Amino acid sequence: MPKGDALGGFEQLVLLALAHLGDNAYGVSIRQEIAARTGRDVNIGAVYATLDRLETKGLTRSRTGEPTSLRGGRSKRYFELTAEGARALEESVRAIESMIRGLNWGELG
Amino acid sequence: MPKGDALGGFEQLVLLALAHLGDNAYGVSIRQEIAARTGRDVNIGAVYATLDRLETKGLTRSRTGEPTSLRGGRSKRYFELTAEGARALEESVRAIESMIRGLNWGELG
DNA sequence: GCATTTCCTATACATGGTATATCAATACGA
DNA sequence: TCGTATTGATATACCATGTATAGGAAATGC
Repeated sequence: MPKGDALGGFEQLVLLALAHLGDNAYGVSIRQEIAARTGRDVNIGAVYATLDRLETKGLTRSRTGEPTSLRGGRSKRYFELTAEGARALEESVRAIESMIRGLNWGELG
Repeated sequence: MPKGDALGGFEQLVLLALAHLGDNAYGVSIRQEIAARTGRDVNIGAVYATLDRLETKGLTRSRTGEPTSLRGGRSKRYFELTAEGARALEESVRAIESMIRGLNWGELG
């Protein structure tokens, strides 16, 4: 494991989606949230793989919900941030924001 | 190559550093810029490896400068964004900002 | 029951991120 | 003038992250 174990880009996106979704965060809704906000066509497998890794690191936890009475309403696996996950996310957002701050888009290309 | 070839997290940081440094972007200054803004202790090898990959993708270009008259003033390799790189950076910043927008830090952990 | 829908799991591979070690070119001082 | 310190770049290898593919599980509706 790296020293200052920083988050990868996609891990950050997933954690941000969790923060937005609150108690309604499961695989499919997470995927939708990211796609809707970034316009990026996210692969569902990538989401679950990342969620597993985040849980292994202790940044998220998950529980199995009740089945709903919708057609195909299989029981969902809900995800949420741990305290450590919230802290890691805040730090990571602060880092990227301080990189963006003061940028002059005019004189780039 | 992926469909919507998105930037990795560190690639994004390096491009942002380039944008800030303008015509004074070379390995060491890029490393310093990232470290100063994020507090993250960046490895110099990681910077060069990432710069190479960005250049391969056509997002940056580089030229070799003149040696300076400082002690150890070896000639530097200067990096800059291409037009495509600037565009990719803008898009990537827009994506992360729209993920951050409207976040309620109070109710996380 | 069998198709259909929603959601999750498994697995394999490609790419990105990081560390270590080493090399190159310059200036300085004994 | 020769070693040594200093600044900067390169090579390489390894592990973590990102992505795609394929398939399995649990519910509904006819």
